Amino acid sequence: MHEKATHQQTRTYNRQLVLRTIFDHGTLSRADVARLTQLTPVTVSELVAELIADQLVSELDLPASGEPVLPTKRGRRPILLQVAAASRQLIALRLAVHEFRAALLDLNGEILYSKSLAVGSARGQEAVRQLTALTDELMAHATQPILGIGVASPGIVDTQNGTVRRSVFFGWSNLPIGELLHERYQRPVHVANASQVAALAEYLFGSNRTLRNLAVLRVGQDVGAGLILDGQLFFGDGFGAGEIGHMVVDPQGERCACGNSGCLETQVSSQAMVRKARALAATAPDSQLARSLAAASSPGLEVVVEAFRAGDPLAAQLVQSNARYVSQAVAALVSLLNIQQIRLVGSITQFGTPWLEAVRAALPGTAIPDLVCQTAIEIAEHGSDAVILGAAALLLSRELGLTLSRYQEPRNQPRGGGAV
Amino acid sequence: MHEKATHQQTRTYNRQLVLRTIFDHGTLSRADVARLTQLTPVTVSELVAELIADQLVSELDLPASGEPVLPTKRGRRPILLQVAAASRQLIALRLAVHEFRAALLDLNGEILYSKSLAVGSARGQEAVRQLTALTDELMAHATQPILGIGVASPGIVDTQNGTVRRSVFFGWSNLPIGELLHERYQRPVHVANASQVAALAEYLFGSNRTLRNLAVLRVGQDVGAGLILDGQLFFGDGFGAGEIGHMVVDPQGERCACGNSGCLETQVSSQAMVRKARALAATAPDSQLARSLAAASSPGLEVVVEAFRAGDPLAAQLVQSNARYVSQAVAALVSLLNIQQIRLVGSITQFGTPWLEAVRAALPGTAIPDLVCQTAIEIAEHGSDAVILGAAALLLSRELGLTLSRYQEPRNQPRGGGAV
DNA sequence: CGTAATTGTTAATTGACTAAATTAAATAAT
DNA sequence: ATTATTTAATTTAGTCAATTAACAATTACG
Repeated sequence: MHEKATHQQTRTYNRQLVLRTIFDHGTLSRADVARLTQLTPVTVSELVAELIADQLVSELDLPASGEPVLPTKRGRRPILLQVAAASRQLIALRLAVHEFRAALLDLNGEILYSKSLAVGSARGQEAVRQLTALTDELMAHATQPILGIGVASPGIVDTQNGTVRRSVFFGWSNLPIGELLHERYQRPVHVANASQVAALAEYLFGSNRTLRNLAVLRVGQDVGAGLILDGQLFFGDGFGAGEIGHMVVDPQGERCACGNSGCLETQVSSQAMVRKARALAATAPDSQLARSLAAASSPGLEVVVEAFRAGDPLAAQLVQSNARYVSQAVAALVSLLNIQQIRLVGSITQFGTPWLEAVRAALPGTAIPDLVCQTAIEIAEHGSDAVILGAAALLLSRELGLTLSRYQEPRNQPRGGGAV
Repeated sequence: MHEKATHQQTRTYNRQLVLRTIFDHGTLSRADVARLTQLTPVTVSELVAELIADQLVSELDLPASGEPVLPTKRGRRPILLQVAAASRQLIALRLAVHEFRAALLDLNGEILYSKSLAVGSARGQEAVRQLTALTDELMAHATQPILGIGVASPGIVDTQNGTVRRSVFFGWSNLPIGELLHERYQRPVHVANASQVAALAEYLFGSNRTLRNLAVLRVGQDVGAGLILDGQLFFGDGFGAGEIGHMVVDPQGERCACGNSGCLETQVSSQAMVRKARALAATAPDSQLARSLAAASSPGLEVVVEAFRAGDPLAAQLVQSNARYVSQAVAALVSLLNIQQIRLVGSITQFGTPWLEAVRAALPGTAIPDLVCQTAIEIAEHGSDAVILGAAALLLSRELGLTLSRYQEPRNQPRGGGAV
């Protein structure tokens, strides 16, 4: 059945609430926290003391060092608190089709060091070996205790058990990557789908921290969405929430590996764009696009982006078509969920504002106008780093409760090696 | 910011948990509740005493009246508890396009009395008057204290304030129906969208009470969905979650009042079916369908249903086409949310199993096969009563916490006239 | 018939939030 | 310059609600 409520959960929740409040506002006094959370000053002081003991929060005593910063109101000067961002570090891993990326971050999500590794043809165990080698190196760079490891993987990821259910690319099936990394490094490990964690990054590190719902649509080598619903990352029944890459947008479209035709991914992914660009260039050999394609040895999306920026009409046509399909996915988000904040991430956002405008323009024709006009569609703030930051956000969310959480079962060691 | 956690919330939550557990299992002893909830026997006894004092639970002492019912294990015989379903009554209202329906129910969701009222041409204030007259009558039939009133309305409903934002049919805009009814009857009133509450009914009164996620797709005079996500009814940012009636499924389709063309509603609603039937019948005047249509004075969906059951090929064609469009909406649910339990309600379900099978059959072509095969699509248990039961479920959910809830702000009077 | 098992209650304890009073520090006012 | 006032933070005592431990009341089994 469902879980009971206990005093301990209350405590855990309030401690997280205090930490989250400080995190959200950057720097606050105890009295500020008490006002914001409605907790009594006593409770706040107590919880802050715990957080300081855990080195998650520190007092910041600049006022001694000079001029009164604010138009000082009277009364005892507050002791400002901040998240002790430098006291821990964490590792974020991003598994993508051709590349593993790893980053070392502080608690504020600042990237301290990062390294990418072209995967090449490594598969199965060999791919795992490369990943651990990369992680080893990051571990060696750490100058502070490691809070844990966050992993973002494409495909369907069982977040509870930390296993990658199926990954066509790496030839993994039910790989217990979480357990594996936990065994090796004895630190908490959390694993989730790349698009899902991208939403978490936007939610946690974005400028608007008061959102209730948020959808992130990621269009890169693959396509997916991440959904924050009522303040929580939504996974669905089988961890497949947001897997819209295989929504059929054009029944007459190309065949997809999934078995259907005209999946969103076959129309708008970066590979799809390149493929379509090639086809289009073949019909107009003297176009800018064709020349750029011919010049590149192994052309990627950047070739199309380049041609687009240079004003090539064929590229513009591709972008228009892409935007129309993307807007269909956005329409599904708007119609079905009435989410008013939608963010776009992934390599496709390199096409910039013109593309964004095209997406926006195509929307009113595909969803109820009433809802569309309440919806804000933007390119995400942390465009290219969204996924790796998401892996970090996942860890911060799970280990420190930095996102709104229901009461979690209390951990035995608050900063220990609990979670798989 | 967000809310703090308190002891009182813990108490409220656990009390609801106990009530919910008894509700779910029908009859249980205190010891059973303790085992199921993991609460200590002491706490359970205390909470049960409260619930009994509130007349929400009663002890059931049948064992005295004869034979030992179970293969009696040794030890003191348990005192069985049950929800005191008959101790309160509640009123559920359903506002539909041509009809208001009201029902008087007990706490188990059993309908004790119900009455419908054809709205005819009544609009604005006149429609409100008719509704209150209907409610007056229901109130007069009540034989127990009234727990409150639940209202289901089409369109977008501001559940928080209890106002119907826009209702094309009744000529209401921002009608504070909740406040209005609360003023008049001095009882708690809760209002929500018809499809949303239908999902709640299926979740609360359905046979599988362990679901985490559930989607209900309602196809009747209008089209909408209700979403239970992570155990909670999801409303979206503007209370418009599930308003998929205006998702575009066929850009070449008919013009819709919303401004776009080929909305789902214009393709699959009961009116749409009749309209399409008429058009089809015109091309084949000697068909069964044409004859049935001609025979009826003001033909409704039942005419098409009749023809379909009689084996008319044109009707079958209509049903096939309908199912294909409906499966597009289902595909959106599956792809975007990975919900594994999808229930269909509304008048369209009169087409029965053949229609259901057609929906299922069309699905694999429109969503990722991996997810589709994990998904169960069924016609809902409480087909025709789904919405009115939903209105009741909404009230039970809000007033008694019979669905999984986060900690709610504690009410001053647990059974009083609080909400709106 | 006595023992063990099971249900439910009573009494004492503990954890965590709250309320009231107190100390500390700073500006404004006389 | 001294006092009053305001704001911040801590100390002390109190309350609420879950837990622990002990116990009474049944009932079946050996």
